[in-house]
Amino acid sequence: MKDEKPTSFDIAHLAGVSQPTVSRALRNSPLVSEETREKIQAIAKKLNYQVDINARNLRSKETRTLALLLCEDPGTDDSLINPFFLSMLGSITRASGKMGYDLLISFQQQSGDWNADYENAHRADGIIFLGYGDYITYMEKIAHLDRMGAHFITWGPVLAKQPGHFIGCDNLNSAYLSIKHLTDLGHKKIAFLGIASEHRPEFNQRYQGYVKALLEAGLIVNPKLQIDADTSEEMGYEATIELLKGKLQFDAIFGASDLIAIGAIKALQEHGKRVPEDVAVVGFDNIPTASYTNPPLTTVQQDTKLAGELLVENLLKLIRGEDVSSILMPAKLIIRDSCGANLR
Amino acid sequence: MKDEKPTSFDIAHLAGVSQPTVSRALRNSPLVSEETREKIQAIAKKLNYQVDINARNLRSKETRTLALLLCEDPGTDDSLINPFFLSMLGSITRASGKMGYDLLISFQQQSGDWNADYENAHRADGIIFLGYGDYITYMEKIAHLDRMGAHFITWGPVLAKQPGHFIGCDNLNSAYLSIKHLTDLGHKKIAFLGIASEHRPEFNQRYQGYVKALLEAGLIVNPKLQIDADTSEEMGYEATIELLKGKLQFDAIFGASDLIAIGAIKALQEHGKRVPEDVAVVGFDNIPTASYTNPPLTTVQQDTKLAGELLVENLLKLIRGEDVSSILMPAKLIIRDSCGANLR
DNA sequence: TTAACCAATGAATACGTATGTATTATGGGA
DNA sequence: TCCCATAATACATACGTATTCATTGGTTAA
Repeated sequence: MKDEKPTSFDIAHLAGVSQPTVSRALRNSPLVSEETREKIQAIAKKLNYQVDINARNLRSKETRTLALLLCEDPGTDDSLINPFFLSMLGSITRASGKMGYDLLISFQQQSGDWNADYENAHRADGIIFLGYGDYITYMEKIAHLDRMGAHFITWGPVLAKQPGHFIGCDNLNSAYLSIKHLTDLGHKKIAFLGIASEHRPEFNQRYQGYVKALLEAGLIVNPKLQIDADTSEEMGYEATIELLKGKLQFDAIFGASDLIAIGAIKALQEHGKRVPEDVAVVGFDNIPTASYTNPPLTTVQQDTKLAGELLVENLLKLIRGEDVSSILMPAKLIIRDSCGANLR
Repeated sequence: MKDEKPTSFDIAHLAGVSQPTVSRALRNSPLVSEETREKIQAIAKKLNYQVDINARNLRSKETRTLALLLCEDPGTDDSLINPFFLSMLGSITRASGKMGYDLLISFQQQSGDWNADYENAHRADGIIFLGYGDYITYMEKIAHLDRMGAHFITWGPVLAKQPGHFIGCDNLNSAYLSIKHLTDLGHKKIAFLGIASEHRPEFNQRYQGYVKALLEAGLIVNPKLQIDADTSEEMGYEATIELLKGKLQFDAIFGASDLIAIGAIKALQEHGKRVPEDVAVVGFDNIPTASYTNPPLTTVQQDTKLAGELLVENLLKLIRGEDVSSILMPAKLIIRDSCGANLR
């Protein structure tokens, strides 16, 4: 900035009052007479005065800032982010803005040095964690934060006992619904593409929903129809190739995320399989691209707008010291063409 | 946080030195002996000490933070952001992290109160502006910032004389190339969907590229083949309907953004036109969805990774007081199926 | 009339760090 | 032996605000 920024002292001088009076007047304190307040605010406006955030934060010990830490999948391409998280990011940004909080964002390599000490450094009043990643590793990391009494909330799997607070979608029932949709359509050999282990509880919950739906339909659960795949088109593609190479027959694929499902469709079509006539495919997330694939992808939609609002809202509750419990959000099946329902 | 955060005084006390020595030791100042430094750093680590950002910033008068202001299109759906800007956002986040800067993000309604006084409030050292919007309005707003000597940089149209600094893609030549591609393919009646006015210089530049290519191919420029459309699928759809309703024939459409082009394809197909056989379509941006449309969209790819890096890099230069000039980035034509080139 | 009271403001200070200046100890050169 | 240069540290202070406490002048009630 060219010329020195005006301080509350400058205003005080011009208004012929003391600095504390300026501080109070600008915050509309009832301790200041209306006349004085108006004079001070007029001068402040004329000087284009802005309270120095650092001085204010230092003094008042709060930052009115939230930190959003986006934990990246290990092998993420440098400029590509899972579209689902981008949607969450947008929603969180809006929600925190609406609540009068600034938002600091940072991408964290899960392997790297986790400088999650945002709160400790008085950089933010609280932290929102976002992103798939290894759950076990994550738990170790946040145990530390929890011990320190930090304020943070996570978008992720809601499990029985976890330290900290989580908001997540009802993965089990959502997956159950979409698999049930497939079995209702008569599919009997449904493959699950996605990591099913405690390291990825969200996928694991979806797998449990898958199992539940199969059993309920009187079908056999064949573990060989579950192929590990992380959230990316490539992984979905490769997993499908692996599936095709195997001798097992299958008439449907559940991709644990849309990117996986999209990769699967590509692999199937390249190997002469028609979707959905030969193999039905459903995904999870309803990313923007899902409605443009060929055929359009049947998938599970999570309400990212609501999710973002809940994350911010509950984090602020934590900061205020109020009670917060984890929240399980319902999701909705979006039926398009890739499942074959529209063929009938 | 549960217990009081340790300060540099606490460490000083434990180490038997003075507070300034702690400050220096933690910043690896050569004024501190190696022995003392190691002792202090060990204590700091044990206490999980973090420098208080606000105190540091207050004292040193810099924040090591950049602000990213995303100006929204007026009618944007609440949780939807133009995918192109999301890609930029990801790249900028990474770039600023790499340079050791925190990133504050905020969505600004162009109509609303523009509290762009981030720098004046010592909230950030500089500002990056992102987003299409009314250029004239924007210019008025930043004139104020410019007068104040603020440090800011804009992703946008690079014009002859502008206050401030811009980085943008070579809209004219990029559009020229893609239109030339269409004329080379034999198309003669090419429509331009996008706002062509000084309020939207980026689109306007693309329009000029369109005109240049037509003239060069010996074709007539018919102003009625230009239909205003803002960046959204809906606007592209509606503009195409308008085009279809008119009596004018056309054999190709240039969408000034991918979203517009996608909306156009939808409208065309719904009205029995085959793409690209009856009408070829090209877009601009290469958003992720572009490769999944049916047919896949021929479009212009901007290097968002490089763009983000350049924005951050040059903003830091401005902050350091170095000279910066506006930068025009080349873009690349991505040929897929919607232009018909692959039919031959 | 006077004591008590309230409204409005000023004075003093704390927040935690970084930095310019002063101080001490140490060693080398004359 | 004495002086000066250097290294290492301590001392003092500034950054700009918010808050606690003290002060002032004017008003009300006894």
